[in-house]
Amino acid sequence: MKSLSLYQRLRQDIRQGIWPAGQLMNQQKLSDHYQVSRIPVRDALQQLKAEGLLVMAGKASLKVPELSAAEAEELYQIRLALEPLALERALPALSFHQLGRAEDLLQQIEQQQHLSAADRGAMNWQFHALLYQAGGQNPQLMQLLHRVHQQVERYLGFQELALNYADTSAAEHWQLLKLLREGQNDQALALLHSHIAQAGQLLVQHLTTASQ
Amino acid sequence: MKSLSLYQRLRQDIRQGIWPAGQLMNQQKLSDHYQVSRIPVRDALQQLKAEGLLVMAGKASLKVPELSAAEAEELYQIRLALEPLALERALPALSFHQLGRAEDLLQQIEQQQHLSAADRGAMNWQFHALLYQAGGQNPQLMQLLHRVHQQVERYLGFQELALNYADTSAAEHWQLLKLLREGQNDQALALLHSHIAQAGQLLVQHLTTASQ
DNA sequence: ACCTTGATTTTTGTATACATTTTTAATTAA
DNA sequence: TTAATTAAAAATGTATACAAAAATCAAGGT
Repeated sequence: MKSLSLYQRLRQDIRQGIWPAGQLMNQQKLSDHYQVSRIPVRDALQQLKAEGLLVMAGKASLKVPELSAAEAEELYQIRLALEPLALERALPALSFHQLGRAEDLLQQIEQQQHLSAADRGAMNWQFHALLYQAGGQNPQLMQLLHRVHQQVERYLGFQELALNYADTSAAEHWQLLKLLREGQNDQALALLHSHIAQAGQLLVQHLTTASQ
Repeated sequence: MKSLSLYQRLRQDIRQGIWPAGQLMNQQKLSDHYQVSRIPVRDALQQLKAEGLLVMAGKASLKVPELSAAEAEELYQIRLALEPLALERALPALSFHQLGRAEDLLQQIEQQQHLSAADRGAMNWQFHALLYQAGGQNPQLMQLLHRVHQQVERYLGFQELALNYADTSAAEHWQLLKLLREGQNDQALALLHSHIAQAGQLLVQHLTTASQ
């Protein structure tokens, strides 16, 4: 078990709600809490800010951003625009070897029953990323998508949402791999599109009803 | 004239080629060069790294990334996927007031004859951003696109490229505003698409021929 | 009651000093 | 000669101390 960087710990703690939405993240408090000096705290904060996991609050302070249905919708529109593009560009380099690895990962996800919703979201992204990064053709796309998924994961703290969706999502993942293996690329792209659209719809719907 | 932050100065200097592609950016050297301690240098470097304007070189050092036609092509594919989406989402909030501001900006760009290619690229992005951010509906998209354009600007150091393209690009910008003013939204989106595609094609072509 | 204004306090920004890691160079063995 | 190993160096990571800026709060005026 390797020791996590302060950045990783902070990210995890924000996801887990230890620092809830709206929370002001000042360096002194965090430096006390994590028992390090302010320098590594500054580094971690700035990185989180660059990734959008923290936002400016006032002129010089940072806070955990609030969740909003509008933002979730925007994030899924972005996924919808970028991920089919990423898959399309990765297709020529997609080997059976990599499809096999993706299958292993899916199986592994299914076996771990006791995952939190956010953890499940993270593994979900691992699966998608495995496909998109085939051949290393998409470094820029991967970085953007990584950022988008970091943001999305914050919205996946709703356990009931994850439970409802887990089964159908897994089935679609297997189906996607099947199509890719058979070389049915157009159908695979279409499935990916509807897969993301459906997840986004479910999330936005949940956010709009739950918040009201 | 307000004093620039070290981050801004570094960014500018990278764009201008003072720190060329492949250059190792170590904190000590920069701290000497800019006459500040390593702390602000660290901050600036990390921010630049998060934006993709610096990349890891080895285990703990950073360098100015090399330019490649493949990356330019990828960046323009991303623009092509995101910018029409951004415009489409901004359309409902796009007022004549904002179109007027965009026109002012275009005129201003035309009047400044002595701009460097990179500066012209930056103002180009200002114009596009003005349209996309209408209503503040696209905060996430704007951040991603900002990052993409930061990257793209590094490729616009080729003066001859800019000169060839400047006129047709400006004409398309005016045409885009005209269509938007007239409410011809579909045509505006189509024009935006071909506008970006054309610029990308020109750039990639230039890179592939020039490098060989 | 509310909006300024100014002083106080808190917070962030930066420099310096030290610890740790990484990189480089040299040395030795195959 | 080349590869591996290890010692020297250089670079990065972190803590502490101080400077500058921002946020807070209280007093005074409208």
